[in-house]
Amino acid sequence: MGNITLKELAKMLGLSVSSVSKALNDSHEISVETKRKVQELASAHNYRPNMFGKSLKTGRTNTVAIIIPYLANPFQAQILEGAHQAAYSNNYKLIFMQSREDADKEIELLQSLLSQNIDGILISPSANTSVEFLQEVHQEVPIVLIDRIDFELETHKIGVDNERGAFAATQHLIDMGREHILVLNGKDLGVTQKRTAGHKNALLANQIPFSEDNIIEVDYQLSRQDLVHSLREMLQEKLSKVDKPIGILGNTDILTLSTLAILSEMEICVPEEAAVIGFSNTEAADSLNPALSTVVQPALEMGKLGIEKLVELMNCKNRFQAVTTTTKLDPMLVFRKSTTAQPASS
Amino acid sequence: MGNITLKELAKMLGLSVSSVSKALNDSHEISVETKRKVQELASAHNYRPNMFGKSLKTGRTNTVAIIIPYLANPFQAQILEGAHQAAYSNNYKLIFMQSREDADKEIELLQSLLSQNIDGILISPSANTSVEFLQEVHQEVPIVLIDRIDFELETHKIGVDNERGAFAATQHLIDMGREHILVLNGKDLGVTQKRTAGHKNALLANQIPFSEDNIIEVDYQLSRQDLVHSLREMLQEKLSKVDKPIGILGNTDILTLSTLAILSEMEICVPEEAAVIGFSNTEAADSLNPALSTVVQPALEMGKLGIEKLVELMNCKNRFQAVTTTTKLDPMLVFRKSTTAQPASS
DNA sequence: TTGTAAGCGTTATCAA
DNA sequence: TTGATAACGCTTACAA
Repeated sequence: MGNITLKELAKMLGLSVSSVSKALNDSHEISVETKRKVQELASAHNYRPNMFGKSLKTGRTNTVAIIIPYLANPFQAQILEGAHQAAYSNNYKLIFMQSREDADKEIELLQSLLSQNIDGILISPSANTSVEFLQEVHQEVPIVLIDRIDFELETHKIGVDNERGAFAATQHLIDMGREHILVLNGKDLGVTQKRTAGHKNALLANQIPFSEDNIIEVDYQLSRQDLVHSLREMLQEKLSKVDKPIGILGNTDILTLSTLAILSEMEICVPEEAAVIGFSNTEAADSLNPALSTVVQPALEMGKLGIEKLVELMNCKNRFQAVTTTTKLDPMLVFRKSTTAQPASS
Repeated sequence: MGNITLKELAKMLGLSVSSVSKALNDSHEISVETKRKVQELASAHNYRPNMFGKSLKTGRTNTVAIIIPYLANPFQAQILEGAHQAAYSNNYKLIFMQSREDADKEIELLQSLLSQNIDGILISPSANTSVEFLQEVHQEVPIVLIDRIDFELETHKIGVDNERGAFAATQHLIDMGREHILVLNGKDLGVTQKRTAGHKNALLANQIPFSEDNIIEVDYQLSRQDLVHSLREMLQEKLSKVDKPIGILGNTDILTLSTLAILSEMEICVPEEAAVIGFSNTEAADSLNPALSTVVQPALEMGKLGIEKLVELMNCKNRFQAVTTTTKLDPMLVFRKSTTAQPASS
């Protein structure tokens, strides 16, 4: 079975292969009448050009790839979604890959992309990716960095202003009358540093002293159950020696959602006794109990913008002389019930 | 720039292209010494075979594709994850695509796959996909159906036993002393029918009369906000005329999570006054308030098994005579706090 | 053990 | 306006 080829069409029409090819590509060299006949027969036989023949000849594939650490992460899935939309409207095919935060796996993926003549790559590198390798790849095919933009690669980068997000969230908690704020961090996560810095700055701007004691750092290597257990213990300890009303800034979904559950167990009312805001892109925020105020990352926009920058680079005659840009998009604050009631009077 | 080719390697080595090709493919026709030289030079120059030349020649790509409706759906993302794992361990590349529940888009995707000489396709078809088209595609390249298996296509199918899942969940609610059970359905969703049937059967098996009045059906076309609003009204109405303790079976995440929030607003205690169990694959179940009992679909296994069946089919000499199987995997019940406390005495 | 040549399905150049 | 031919990078009979 398989697909019908140009050759076969040509034979059926009594034309040459090259004429058929030109007719199907709507070349001006071919008569209107011939074009019509060719195109009719082609669609009657459901002809589809073979990508491999085409790409082998042209050296292009009209395909870009995106590599992210984990597909099953809502934030990253939204990046994908945005990339998908932008690729589609720029007439590129998009292929997805996930590195699982594994630099070796990532190298494998990149190499396989190179042998596929991919036209461009959008990548959110895993934590320990070597810049050198990215550099090498970038010599052959344009790369654009997304989300994880702290790599010394001379190219377009699109990220989120985590510092600003944490600043705004902290300011919001302060505005809601919470001067005592706990921060929930995942140990060694990439975003931790910037978000903590933003938090500190907000305290500073409000003349509130910062204390390491208010940072709760949980080991993200633990199993889910152990992680929750460890979080519970630390929360209980911190809460026992802290004046309410307090505020809590959750820097990851797991930590924030678990904290809501733990507070409920401890019979601490949210938001009256403890206001909670989390960095989160989950749709569930609205349906949580209570509905969770969130710092939302512009994931869709990142994906879109990433592809657009990539297209720009691919269309560049000499991309090594192109002016490269670094864009930091602002997260958006969504206020819901978990922060928006008056504190209980202490 | 670009990549080095066989031809170039051959010239550098003073060998013929075919010898180099054979050497790199570790053919027994080539002397050990030559192989060594060739392979050394190849890796020194970071040679990577060009997929297009290769596939054009061999007609194979070692690539399978998976098409699902929505990437950003945790359940479907887990299917992807499973497929990814199985493809990897079977030495296939996997490319992902999403149809967005749009039959036309899906046709486009399938056609583009056909022109890419993909070796096989795993698909969870959109609701209104035409079987005829799937049939046609299946003539050219093997297809395996996953999750949405109610299509008259003669091939392997892997799905979930939704009826059984709903039966078990209902039985669990009954076991927990809830004889009055509300069911939350999304209107026109594919899973609704089977799950409702399973629910009815469980009632029957326990000599509990079924009443349409206990089915809450929400229009899934509504915006998130309107949907929650409409759900709230219906819940309030039903709950006002129902004896507690009741049980609630949520057939989708949005409905279940929203219900938890609404019940909390209404100051109805879960599980004491209303026990809640939901069909869900979200990791958040553990962190909800209260932790949510769930019927978990074996998404990872589905993805894996789907690829395995596909590989089986691809390796088949004559796949049109192959015996095709339909596998229904059992969902798994996970009991958490939302159903596992004694009902309040009424 | 190595080399030659043909061919996979296209497109592009040049000639008719 | 159409056709013959070469080429893209690779594999594979078959010949040397």
